[in-house]
Amino acid sequence: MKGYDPLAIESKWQKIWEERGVFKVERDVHKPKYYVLEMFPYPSGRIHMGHVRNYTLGDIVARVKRMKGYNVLHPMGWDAFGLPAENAALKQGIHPAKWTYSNIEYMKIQLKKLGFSYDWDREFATCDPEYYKFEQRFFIELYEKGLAYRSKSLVNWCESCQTVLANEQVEEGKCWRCGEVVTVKEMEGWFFKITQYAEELLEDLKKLDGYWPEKVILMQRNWIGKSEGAEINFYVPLIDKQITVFTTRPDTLFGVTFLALSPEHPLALEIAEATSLREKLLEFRERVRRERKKIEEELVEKEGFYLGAYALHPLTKEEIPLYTANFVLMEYGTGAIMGVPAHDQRDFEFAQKYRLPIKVVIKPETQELQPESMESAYEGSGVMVNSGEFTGLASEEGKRKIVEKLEALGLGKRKITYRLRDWGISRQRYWGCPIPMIYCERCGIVPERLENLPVILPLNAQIDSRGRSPLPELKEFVETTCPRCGGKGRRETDTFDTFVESSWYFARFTCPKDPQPLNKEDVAYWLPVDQYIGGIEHAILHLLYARFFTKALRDLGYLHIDEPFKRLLTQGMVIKETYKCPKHGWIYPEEVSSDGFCLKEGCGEKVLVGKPEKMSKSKCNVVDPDRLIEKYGADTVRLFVSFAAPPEKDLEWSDHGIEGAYRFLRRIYNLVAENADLLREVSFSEEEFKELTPPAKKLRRKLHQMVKKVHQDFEERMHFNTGIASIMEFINFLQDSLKELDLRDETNRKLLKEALEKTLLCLSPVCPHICEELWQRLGNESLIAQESFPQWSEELIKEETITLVIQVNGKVRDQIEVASGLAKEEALELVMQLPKIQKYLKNKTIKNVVFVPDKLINIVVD
RNA sequence: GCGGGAGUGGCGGAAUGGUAGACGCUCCGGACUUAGGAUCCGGUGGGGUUAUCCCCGUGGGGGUUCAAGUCCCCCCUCCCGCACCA
Repeated sequence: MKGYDPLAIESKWQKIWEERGVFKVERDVHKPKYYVLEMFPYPSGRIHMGHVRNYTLGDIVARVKRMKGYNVLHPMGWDAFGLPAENAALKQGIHPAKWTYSNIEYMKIQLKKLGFSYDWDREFATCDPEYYKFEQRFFIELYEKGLAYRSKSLVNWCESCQTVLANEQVEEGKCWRCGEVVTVKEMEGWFFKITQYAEELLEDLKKLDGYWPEKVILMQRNWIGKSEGAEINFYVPLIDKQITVFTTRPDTLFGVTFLALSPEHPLALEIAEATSLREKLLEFRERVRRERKKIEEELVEKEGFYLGAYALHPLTKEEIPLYTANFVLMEYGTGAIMGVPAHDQRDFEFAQKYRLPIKVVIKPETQELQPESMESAYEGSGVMVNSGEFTGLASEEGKRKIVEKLEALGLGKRKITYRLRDWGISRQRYWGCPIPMIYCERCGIVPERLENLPVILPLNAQIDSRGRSPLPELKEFVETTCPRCGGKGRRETDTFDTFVESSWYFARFTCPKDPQPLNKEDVAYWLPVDQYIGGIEHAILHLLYARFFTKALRDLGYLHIDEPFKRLLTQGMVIKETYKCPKHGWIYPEEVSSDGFCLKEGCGEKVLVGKPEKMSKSKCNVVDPDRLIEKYGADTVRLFVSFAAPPEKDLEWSDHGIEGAYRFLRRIYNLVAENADLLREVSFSEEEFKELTPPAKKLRRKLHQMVKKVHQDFEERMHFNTGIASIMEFINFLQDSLKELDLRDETNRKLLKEALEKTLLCLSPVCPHICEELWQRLGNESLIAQESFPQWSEELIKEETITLVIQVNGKVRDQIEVASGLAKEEALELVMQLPKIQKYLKNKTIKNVVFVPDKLINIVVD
């Protein structure tokens, strides 16, 4: 008998699955559908452990749902545009397209080796014009609806990537991709009007409640950042114009002692010109821009200057000095604020610095505020004071009343403001989807005609050595005719942010070959995605964009759904401990001696063991999926990544752990292989299990308990680790029982066959190859991949006897085996006779007896 | 600063308010072996006694309850997200 040979088994079954088209799927209105999707990868070159984990989780879900009778859509493709391809081109002299496609080819082989049940017929790469032509079409349609527009604005610029970044793509002042410090620059570019959907994006988060991780919902809610307040107008006599401020605290209107405008505010410039402070303002503006994305350290100190003019308080008509200040953002609200030092900490700090008056208008319930002695602003609620006719009102009520008054006077109105900004999508990059717009001297900005799409990204471009996009230099691309007047036109040379491609790929997977962008019947049947699985790092970026795109495509008539992803699972990272040598920096585990010294170049320094961190090449703590598969096989790798931690938690890599997984599969393999000959011809039915010995009954009970537990954990809770644990537990039990089970007895053989088959069925979503092989060895001609999830019987699960725990005053004192279903009185009677218990009850009076049927009895004494 | 999450053996992790530590790893002991880093069997939270039992134990302190890892309040630590958003 040969031992477990994973590689032979795995390639054998992968081939059979492929030949028989087991995972191909078509729309079938007579079957319930299930769409499970994992975030598709960027083809960076090789699969990493994060992918393995992500796709294993998805594959388990897909296989379980298939076993439950669903028509399962489980596709895979490539998020193929992006900067790394250009960087590789620069470094290795390979064209981005060639680099990308050869990576795809290699990674596809890797995915296939892992035995994922994808319908590969649906595969596509987003850099294919057959994909992005529809994206261009969507863009033009959105443009025509006013949902895409071109505008000049301050943008985040990454010098190293030579491109602008959306707000969501700046993390702690640095580029999300390369970590370069982001600067602020004024540029023209294209935007999607995501803000038009701000309220809906916020409101619909409620629909995801309970289905998405709370954390993600919360992050999105914060990102959208709704705040309710008012816009209030202050008249500026000098220029005969109003300045509008946004505030969430209209109740503090009587506490205003200054107004502050963003240095970017157009009226700031206008006033400065009128007061001969133009130069000073421009200089200040420049400096603030430079300091805007502060680098690491704490906030830049508040700073500003008096603009030499005043505004009139809308209600008191007092003169309020006008300042410009670095902490007022042009992008939020109206770009101007009313300064209420007594009740806003920022205003307080600014007022202190420039010796502006502090006027208390809200009195807290418990204390008296004295402007001279205040050390910080009081930002809470309270009773209004010094506020004219509003004095004495509760601040909450005052908010309403003041806004009503301003509205009546035409000096203000209620206003809701969002932190979310429009999505800037222009990238000054080559390897992306061309933006299908044309600049005509006569007609201005004109979209390309739909029938001329796609605007194909020219592949004959020479990659610029300075890292700039070659597109603007490419005459045959740039020079074109205006689709409207036929005159000379210039093509837009910016390309889309690559997040645009991933904003609708899930929809295209339902009809990847359709001549229409989205086939009505296919999207109606398949969407939304029932289960989406990916990393938490996309909590905002990708998931927000995709939600927006879904709504926008709905409003264009392409989709019928409001939300793209019904359920979301965000899996944790794969982490591993790191090793650092004082001399050599990060080193590989192989470079550390068994007693912890650096072996590199005979170095001998003591190696520092770092805590587990996300796997990365630079920290030398990666493990290569290819090598693991080669050594243990895909099933072992899949088993380990789904067993070692629950999906949403970080998974700590363990060399010993994967050995354990391998050991378990070997045990199962040997167990079945040893008995296969004996069991091949055995058949069984429920009828034949009517009369069983107590140990046989117990075995079946454990089996059915296990099946139920696996079902709950795999299908409902998605806690694969505990489901697998219960399979292991059952196998342990089965092997123990086998010592006593005489297999010359036919019933026992039937029993064993049932146990093994059901176990294999349960394990098959996790380790499909070995289960397929052993299923066959047990004499089955069907594919386990096409079998149903095993049934269990609640009747069989019931225990005949249970362990009754006996407590005295809440402490466990004894336990006895009793028949299940025992009544309280009977139990008490039994328990009272136990010497151990009598010991504790001696000279005590029983005050209470708590009885939990089939669980415990607690005797309370004084 | 604001918001969120988490603290359970040597480790990863289990536990609808009902025997804390399932399952796996590590480690220890034993068996089989020329050998084992293979396989199998047994043990493995701490302390005390070992025939048996007993005490302590889920970051710390209170509380609710017959009963708390689980619910409530306060505190500590760590992780994550946002960060002048008016």
